[in-house]
Amino acid sequence: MTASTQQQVAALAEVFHLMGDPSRLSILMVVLEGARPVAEIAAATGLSASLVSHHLRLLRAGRLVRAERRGKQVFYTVDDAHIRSVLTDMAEHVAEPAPAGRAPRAKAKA
Amino acid sequence: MTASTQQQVAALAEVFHLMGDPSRLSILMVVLEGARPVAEIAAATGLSASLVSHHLRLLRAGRLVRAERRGKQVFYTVDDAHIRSVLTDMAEHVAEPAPAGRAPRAKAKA
DNA sequence: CCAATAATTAAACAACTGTTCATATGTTTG
DNA sequence: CAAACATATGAACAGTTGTTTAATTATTGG
Repeated sequence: MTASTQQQVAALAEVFHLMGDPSRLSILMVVLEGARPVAEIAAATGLSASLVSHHLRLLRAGRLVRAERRGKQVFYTVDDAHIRSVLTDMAEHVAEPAPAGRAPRAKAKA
Repeated sequence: MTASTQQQVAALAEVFHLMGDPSRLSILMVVLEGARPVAEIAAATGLSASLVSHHLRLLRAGRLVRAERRGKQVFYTVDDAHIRSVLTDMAEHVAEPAPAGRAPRAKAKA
């Protein structure tokens, strides 16, 4: 594996890592439907405004969301179209029932 | 947000979390090209066989890869077609250069 | 300018995760 | 069966992460 490949893998992993937290993923789902102020995201997800802000900072740093100030509020939107297709794609994956033949030996932690 | 939505989000997050680690992602990339024994995965990624095995257990539990024994070796493959499309989709996202106007204020930790 | 609202930031902590090293399990061949 | 190979597992540790609580920084309206 080349060095540039490793860099690409690292960058990819970073994005997935950002999506791999339930709180952050919830935030993304809300923001996916359109620009939303922090307070509304907090309400919709049931998370504290502080926590939402913390996560939004990470999502912003990873360029998954974009911020835009309008008066007192700051509206957030998904930054990229790929995110949307990835999310719907993976939703399908998760929705699929496990084919009967397979025995889930170990279970990933909840 | 309904309870079943939260469950779906949790399941989705679990999958992304699995892909969100560089070692695991490297393993997935290798296995994406076809069935590979653990030793070969280890060689291709530069990780120890033990570490690869540990990660494969998690990936197996999350149903991202499937194991098949052939003699002494155990071959691993990607379990689902969605994984492939998600990976290529996200690769595009990462490959895209940052549009000039945007100033990357904070940087996500490497 | 002061109060009120909205969002961000800082510090601190418990819980979790990736990794290593050592040991065990399974499988083939002599 | 023993030896060799391939993979899996267990224990332990350092580092990271998500969350909370409290304090701080914008921004608007009186």
